[in-house]
Amino acid sequence: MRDVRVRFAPSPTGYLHVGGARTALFNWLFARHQGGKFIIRVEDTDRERSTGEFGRMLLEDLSWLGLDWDEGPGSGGEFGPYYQSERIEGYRREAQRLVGENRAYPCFCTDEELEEKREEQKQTGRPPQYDGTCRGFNERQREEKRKSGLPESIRFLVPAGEEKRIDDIARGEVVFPAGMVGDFVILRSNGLPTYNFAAAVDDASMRITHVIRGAEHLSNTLRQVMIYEALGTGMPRFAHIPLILGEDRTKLSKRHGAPNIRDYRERGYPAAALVNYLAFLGWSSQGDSEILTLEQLAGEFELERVSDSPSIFDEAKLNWISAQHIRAGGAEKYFTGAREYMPPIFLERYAESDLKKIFDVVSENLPCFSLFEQEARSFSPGIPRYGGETREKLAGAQDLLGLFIAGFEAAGELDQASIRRVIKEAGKAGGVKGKDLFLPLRLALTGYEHGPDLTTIISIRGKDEVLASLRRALREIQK
RNA sequence: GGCCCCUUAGUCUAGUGGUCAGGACGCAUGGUUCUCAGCCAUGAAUCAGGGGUUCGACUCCCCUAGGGGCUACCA
Repeated sequence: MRDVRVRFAPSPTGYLHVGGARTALFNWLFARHQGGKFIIRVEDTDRERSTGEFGRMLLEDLSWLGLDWDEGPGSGGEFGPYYQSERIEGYRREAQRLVGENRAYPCFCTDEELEEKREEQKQTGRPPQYDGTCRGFNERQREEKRKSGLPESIRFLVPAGEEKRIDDIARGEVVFPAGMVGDFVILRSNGLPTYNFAAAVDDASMRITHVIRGAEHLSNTLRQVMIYEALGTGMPRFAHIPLILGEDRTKLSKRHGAPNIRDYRERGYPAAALVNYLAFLGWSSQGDSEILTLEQLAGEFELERVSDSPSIFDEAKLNWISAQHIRAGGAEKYFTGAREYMPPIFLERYAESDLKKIFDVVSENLPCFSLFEQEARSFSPGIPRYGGETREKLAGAQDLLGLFIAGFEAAGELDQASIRRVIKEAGKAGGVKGKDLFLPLRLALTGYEHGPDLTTIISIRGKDEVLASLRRALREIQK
């Protein structure tokens, strides 16, 4: 069997979208699983919308996700260049070759004429297809048209009466009946190729063996198959993967929150988590774990297990997967990443070892690093400030607070054991236990009713701050 | 309008003629002698509808409905 070569072919018209990222991921996983090559080709023939800046961002996001490419921008390769804008001559040459072989022909119809014909066809209930006006022109007629300065594009001559079928790896056999499309443009009048043509020419010349792409391209496959046949090169196999939809079941877009990889990256989701979640959108593992690394995913990825129906992007599930990764990786793997999201005051006041302890506690359930501040608020250095509501809840706990103060003052070094002892003895002396014992202490120290284990909070906050907070709380309720 | 594709709980999915239709997220309840979280346990919830084929359909075929895509000198 030929060595597997797959490609991801983004157009640099925006940030890397989760849909595109998943397509790239499936390609990458397939290549790695098969021991083949993963290639990046930038499809920047739409001059209106493509920018170099987006191109750079796209590649950066891909790298961040861990999807390294064997050939493409920055990696070289023997089938370059890997930007379509640098391959224009090739498309023109191929297009001319097809004209010479009578498989394509120059077309001089103007936009206005085309638009008019389409409207007319629609009105009369006919499928809007190119009517073949320029198809039969001989060389003299063509020259005449050229002389009159009409725009000249090149159309593919669609062979009549041929049904086409492809054996899609992900969805099985797909049949395209004859007459589905009319002669379509392969080279625009501005000299640039259209998507279908450029993609087919490049896939052929880059020796792509498997085209794995979004299901929105399924219908395009018919045109590309015809181009391949005309080109006389081998045909790749196709695998169309289902689309990713938003909650409202329409194609994922800006309206659905943060559909860009960059957004999730900025919110502090680990790349491994994103990639893990994306892999399970439209694909399923045979194992029973849903928490897998890129390497593990590559180990068992198979296109045959890609589902047929579109899936909805579910941030709740992403959050769960991400929290699992962060917890499993712990401080060893994720502390550095999380550190960037820690409030400055934490960084100023706590030693690295304490920051790590806080991270350990908080990462029991942390979907992304930007949530750290919120989740770690019980550890905020300094004396908590709270309002009347908290003061009310604290009312009646003066004696208890006094006992805590006395106990912590008397205690030596505050470690887990001594902290527990102080709390226990204060409870005994005050005649309270359980919630009545812990809640006042928690409120006085943090200002919040909920939070991590109190002994951990106390040991990290330190004796001075604990005492200062307790005294402050006592003063507050004595006012 | 034409053509192509899709349809299992709220969500991601397993399933390829005979299963109590399995798992995960989320949700609910209980436990874990401070809370939240975590963890453990339990629970509610699904084959879009209708026809066939068959001894037997979630599984095969047809129709309907819904969704998506293509129908461009966008990709």
